[in-house]
Amino acid sequence: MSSATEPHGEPAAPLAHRVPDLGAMELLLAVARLGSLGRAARELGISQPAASGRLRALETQLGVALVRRSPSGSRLTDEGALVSVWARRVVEAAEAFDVGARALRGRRDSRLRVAASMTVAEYLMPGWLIALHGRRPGTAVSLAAGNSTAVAQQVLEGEADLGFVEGLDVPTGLDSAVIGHDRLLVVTAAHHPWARRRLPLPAAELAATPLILRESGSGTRQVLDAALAPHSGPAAPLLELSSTTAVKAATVSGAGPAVLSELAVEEELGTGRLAAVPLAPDLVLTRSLRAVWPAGHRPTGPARDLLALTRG
Amino acid sequence: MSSATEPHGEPAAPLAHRVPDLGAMELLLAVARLGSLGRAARELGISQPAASGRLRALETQLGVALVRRSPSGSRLTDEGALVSVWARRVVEAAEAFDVGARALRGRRDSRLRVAASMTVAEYLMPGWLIALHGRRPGTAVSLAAGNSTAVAQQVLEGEADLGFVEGLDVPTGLDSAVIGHDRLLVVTAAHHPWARRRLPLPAAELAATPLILRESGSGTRQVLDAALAPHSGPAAPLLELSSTTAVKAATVSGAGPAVLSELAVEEELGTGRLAAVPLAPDLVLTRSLRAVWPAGHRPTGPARDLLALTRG
DNA sequence: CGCTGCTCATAACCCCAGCTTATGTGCCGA
DNA sequence: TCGGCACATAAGCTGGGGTTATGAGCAGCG
Repeated sequence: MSSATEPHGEPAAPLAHRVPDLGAMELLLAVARLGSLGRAARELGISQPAASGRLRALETQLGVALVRRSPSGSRLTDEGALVSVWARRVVEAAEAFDVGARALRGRRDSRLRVAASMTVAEYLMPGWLIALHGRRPGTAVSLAAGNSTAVAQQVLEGEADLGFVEGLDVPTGLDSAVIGHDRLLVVTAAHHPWARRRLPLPAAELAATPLILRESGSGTRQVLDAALAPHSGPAAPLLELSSTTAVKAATVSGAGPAVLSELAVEEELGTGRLAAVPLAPDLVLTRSLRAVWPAGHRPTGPARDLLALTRG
Repeated sequence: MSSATEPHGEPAAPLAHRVPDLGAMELLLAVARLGSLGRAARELGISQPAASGRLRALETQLGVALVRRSPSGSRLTDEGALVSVWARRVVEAAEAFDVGARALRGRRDSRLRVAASMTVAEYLMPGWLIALHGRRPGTAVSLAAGNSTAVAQQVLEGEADLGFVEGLDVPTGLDSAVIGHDRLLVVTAAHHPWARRRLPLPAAELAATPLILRESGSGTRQVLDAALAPHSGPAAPLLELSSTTAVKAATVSGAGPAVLSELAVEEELGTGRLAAVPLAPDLVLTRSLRAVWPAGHRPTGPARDLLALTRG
């Protein structure tokens, strides 16, 4: 193992060639829901033969029969039910992508203009936007992402109706409501000695250990610096990278321990690519997530709806 | 609202036309990781101009600049970072789909043959298979899904090396290990009065309420019947449907309360399409998830690896 | 009983998205 | 100043996925 190369040698063939495309998955879900190829075709705006062929191609690609066809309709086989659940996951992720991308492109005349910090925009906004769409369909949302100070500025200057920031301080001139907390975790690759550690990690030990970190100025870094300052600050970083993704990649490849938001590493913890290290009680790495708006101007209309959602 | 039609009128245009395909997302992630269009192209096995064009098309489709190109490489813009996180979600779901589908097709000569109940296969297997692939790459896995008795039979007859079942009883002739618990939740649509209920729901009240249920014989139904038997069984079902998906759809559309595995409704709870009802302490709807193998033959080799994973 | 209406399948044709190779341009470092 | 790497442009091919037209099973109704 040289340095930050790939851990095991990723599957060589591009995923897109081995996996049916979104259209095929959507079709399968429509068939499952509507009980008929033809109806599914109509819903997707294609012809019945197209749907028939597509589905057949899907089955041969997977090597499994997915639907039982009959002159009175089509029902999923057991394997089909299984596959459709997996397909639903993909389609749901794609829906989140869509709603996010749409908001990103959204122009300034949108009914609701939101500014959010990177962490919030990356991990929480898509879910909120989908939920908002469910309750107030047709609300055009625009999303601008940036660091906390940029968010505060946009809200102050009236360029955004509602802002979301994470961090220790509330920007002046803004009212805010705490909508949640973001815990920072100490994570390592699965093989790292700390991954099996049962003894909670005390602040002093973390402060003395070189870590893989975001560059100073990032929200994560601020919280860490503040928490470790009483123990003579964090040690000189092992690596200082410019994006959360880069930090994750380096950590997964075994370069060393890192400190990351639990939101960012949820997936990796689930599949075991990263492990969270238990922390001692004197090591509190929590920051609050806040919605912010211009002081005195309580959110109304769509902004109020979104705010209500985020406090669920 | 007639019966079990769509709640709000799903977005009309097929998702596949509004969302870039998996190949484009993969490309974006590769560019982010490798810092160069050309390198990304090479990794994906396409030519550099293809990658260039593809990425440009992606940017125009989204209406946002994703990468800053320079003669010395390409870096993501802030919007690019955002989009790439969302894309990663989609790609990860697609990876789960791939590993699942591959196992489903897997032949009997696979190194590890697994039989699992529907719930386990649908919601847990993909994650386990990805984790297994991370630790023991190259392990060919085959997956058969069915109800608990079918799983038991396959394991007993030596057609599967390891089985996973949920339920109250351990099939005879098999040894087992509890690997987790599946909590059943009472869920309703967001508008249902119970959705805002703060007072925990007692067993007697649930027993007296008509519910949307799976047909009797399903694992979920068994647990519910057992839990409500002391309170003179569950009331006559409001609807009796043949798949978890159908139950979810009916519940979301407001037909009434349902009882579903927490695994099955995780997504819907997150986006607020369904709400979980708080349960009184006398209402314990939990079943254990068990790994099973032929009595006396402790799993070895790949089966042992997988078993170890599932107990994480 | 046969008509009508639903189901899905097959056949023949068409088009464009996305690939290829070949080539051009700009920046960097030796 | 020249090679190497970056990305862009141009011109041409191919096949996946679409279309319309048609046929074949099965179900219910007058």
